[in-house]
Amino acid sequence: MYLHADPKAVDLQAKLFRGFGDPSRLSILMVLRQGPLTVTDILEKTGLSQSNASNHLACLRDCGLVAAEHEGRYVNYHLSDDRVGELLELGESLLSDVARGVYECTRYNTPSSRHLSQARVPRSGARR
Amino acid sequence: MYLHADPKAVDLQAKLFRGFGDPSRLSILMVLRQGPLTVTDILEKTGLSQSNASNHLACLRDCGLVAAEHEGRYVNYHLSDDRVGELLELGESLLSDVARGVYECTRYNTPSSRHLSQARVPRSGARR
DNA sequence: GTATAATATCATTGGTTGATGATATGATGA
DNA sequence: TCATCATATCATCAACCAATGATATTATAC
Repeated sequence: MYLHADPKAVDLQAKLFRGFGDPSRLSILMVLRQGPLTVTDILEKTGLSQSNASNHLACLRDCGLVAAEHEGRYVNYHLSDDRVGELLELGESLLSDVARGVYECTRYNTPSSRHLSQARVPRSGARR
Repeated sequence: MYLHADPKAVDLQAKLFRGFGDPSRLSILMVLRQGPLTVTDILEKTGLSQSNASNHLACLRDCGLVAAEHEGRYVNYHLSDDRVGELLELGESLLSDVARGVYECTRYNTPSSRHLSQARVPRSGARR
């Protein structure tokens, strides 16, 4: 028989994926694929508010997905590991084939697509 | 100058990653890496409740991360695409290097590790 | 038909979390 | 020094979502 996966490892890995699972954080990671950027650059490219971006950057930093280098009064952020970019690419590639399903999945939504939620059609005669 | 990333694509991709970002869903995906399993098998291997697993399976199905095949009164689930497994592997590989940071990141927690939350400690020393 | 196993659906709800706004810190230049 | 730019921190709160428990559906066996 198989072993259960180590619960702690699963929790940590889920947490890692959640780093990629928020539109704000993901847009930060995506713009950083091109190379290091200051916070101001990130704000411009993503359209996030300063405080919001800074909060998410702290999160990504703590999680080790990005790294920061201070330079005068600027802070340059970059992806901390090549595998972060690889994960983004794999995600894009996969999405290109499953996008419709993702769009239609209504169990959870990204914050900015919540208004797109659609009611699930109940199946024949299920009622209570 | 760079272009902003397409907002809709970012939302969808974040949503895709969130499929991996919950411990219950992730544990389902992980046990399915070994091969197809019935729901009952999944319940045994993951320890999830029937209703909880079924809800998450519906989600993963809708999102196109897993696929189902009916066989008598059983339903066999399997990963729908090799890239799902590749994403899991990449995540594992990345986690092995950033686990401590993920563990310490307190902006969000996985449901089952919430009691582990601890105060933020400022970090330094970025790598690349 | 009845009983039961396998799976799916759905409403409820408690805990979570992202965005905001205000404020704080740090760095540069005048 | 003061002013301003660049970034970080933090409390608040509305919105969300995962787990539960109950029920429904479908399939097989008797």
